[in-house]
Amino acid sequence: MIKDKIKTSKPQEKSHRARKSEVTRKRILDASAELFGEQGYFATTLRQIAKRAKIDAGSIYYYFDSKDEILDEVMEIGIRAVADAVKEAVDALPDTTTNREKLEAATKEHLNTLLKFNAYTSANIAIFAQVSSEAQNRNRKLRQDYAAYWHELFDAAQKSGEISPTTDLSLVRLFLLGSINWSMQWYDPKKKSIDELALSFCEMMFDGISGANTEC
Amino acid sequence: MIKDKIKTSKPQEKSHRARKSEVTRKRILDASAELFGEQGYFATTLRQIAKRAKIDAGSIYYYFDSKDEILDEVMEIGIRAVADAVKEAVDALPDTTTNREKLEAATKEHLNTLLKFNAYTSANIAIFAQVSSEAQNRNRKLRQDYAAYWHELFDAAQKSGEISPTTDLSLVRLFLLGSINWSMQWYDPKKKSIDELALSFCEMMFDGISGANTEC
DNA sequence: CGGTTTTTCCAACAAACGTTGGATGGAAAA
DNA sequence: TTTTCCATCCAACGTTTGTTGGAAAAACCG
Repeated sequence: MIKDKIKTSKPQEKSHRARKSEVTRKRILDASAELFGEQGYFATTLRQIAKRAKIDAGSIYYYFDSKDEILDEVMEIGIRAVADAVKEAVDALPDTTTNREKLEAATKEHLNTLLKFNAYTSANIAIFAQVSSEAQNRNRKLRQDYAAYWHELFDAAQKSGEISPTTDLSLVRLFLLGSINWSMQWYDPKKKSIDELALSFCEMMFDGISGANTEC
Repeated sequence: MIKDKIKTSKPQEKSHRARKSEVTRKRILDASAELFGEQGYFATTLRQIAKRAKIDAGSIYYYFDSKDEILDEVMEIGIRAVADAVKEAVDALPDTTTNREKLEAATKEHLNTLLKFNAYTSANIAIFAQVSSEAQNRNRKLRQDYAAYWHELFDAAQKSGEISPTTDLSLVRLFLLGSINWSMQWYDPKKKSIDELALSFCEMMFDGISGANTEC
C-alpha cells in the first residue's frame, strides 16, 4: 500500500514508482471532486469515479480503503485550497492596504476558488451539508481555523475603526460567507464577473443599501 | 388510485374514505420531508420513509408512483409553504408600514419557516442543490414566482427612496436570501432568537457595518 | 349478514451498490 | 534470465436499492 509513504511524505526515495502511483491517485481524487460537486456524494458511484479516472472500479481500493476515505480527503483538500488561496492573496497585499481592502481581496479569492478554479472547494461547499455528521466532524478543525482567519480580518477592521464597534463580527462573517457560498447555486459567469460580484458583496456589507445619503 | 381525486380535489364526496387515505399520504410526505432534510435525498431510502410513516415500504406505491414523485411533491410543498407564509405575513401589516419594515417582516417569516416550523421548506432548501436538474426544473416556476415577490418588495423600497437608486436589486436579493438559506447550516437556537437574527440581517443589509458615522 | 372496494402487508424481483480476492501484466532487481 | 513487486484488471461477492404483484386484511355498502 502506497498511502503510508505519501502521508509521511519522505522526499521520494523510490522516485518513479511513487510518482506514477501518485498520479493515478490524484486522477481518482480529481474525478471524485468533480463528480461530488456535480451530483453530490451519495449520487456518485465508485464506478462513475473509476470511469472518469480511466481506471477499473476495483482498482480504487488499491489507493483508498473506502468511499468515505475519498470523501474525507476531497473535503480536506477543498478546505485547505480555499484557505491557502485566501491567506496567500491577503498576505501579498502591500502594507498600506486598508483592512476593508483586505476583506475585499479575501472575498474575491474565496469566490474565485469556489466558482472557477477549484473543484475540491466547490465539492466541499456543495456536499458538506449532505454527508454524515461524523464525516463533517473529521474536518471540523480545518474549517474552524479558516473561520478564525476571517474573524481576524474582521477584527482588525473593527479595531481600526473601519467597522463600527457595535457590529457582531461572528454574525457578519456568517452573513458574508453564507452569501458567497450560496452563490454557487445561482452564479452565471455570463452576467457578471467574479471580481465584480465580490466587490458588490463587500460594498453592500460595508455601506448598506439604504437610500439615506451615504456621504454627508 | 386516489391521486386523481386529490389533484382535482372535489370537496370530498366519498368523505371518510378519501380522508383516511389522505392522512396516510400525508404521513408519508411528512416522513419524507423530515428525512430529506436530515440526510438528503439519495441517502434516504424508501424503507426509512416507510418505517417513520409506520407503513410497509411497498405500500408507498399505493400513493406514489416513484421516489422521484415524492421528491417533487415535497419540494413543491416546501416552496409553497414559505411563499405563502411570507406573503401572508407581509399582507397582514398595516398600511402605515414602511417598505423596510415589510422586508424585515418577510425576512423574519422566511427564517422562521425555514428554521422552525416547516420540514418541507428546510428539506427543499437543503436538497435542492443535490437533485437532478430535471427535478429542479419541475419546480422552477414556483421558485421564480417567489423570487419575483421578493423583487417587488425590494422594488417598492427603492421607488420610495428607502433603498438607494443605484442598488442592483437582483443582486441584493440573492445576497440576502443566500445568507438566510445558508443559515440553516449553522443556526443555533440557543445563541440567538430567529427574530433577532432576521433583524440583524436586515440591519446589516440596509445600514452596512461601516465605522463611518451612519447618521450625520 | 354477504359482497365490494380500499388499504396494507408480504415476498420477491432485477439492478446497482460498495467491496474483495485472485489473476495478469509489466517494470525493476537480482 | 529469473525473480520480485507494484499496478491494474476482472469476475464475483453479499447487501441494499427502488419497485412490483398478489394475497390478506380492513373498511365500507346494501
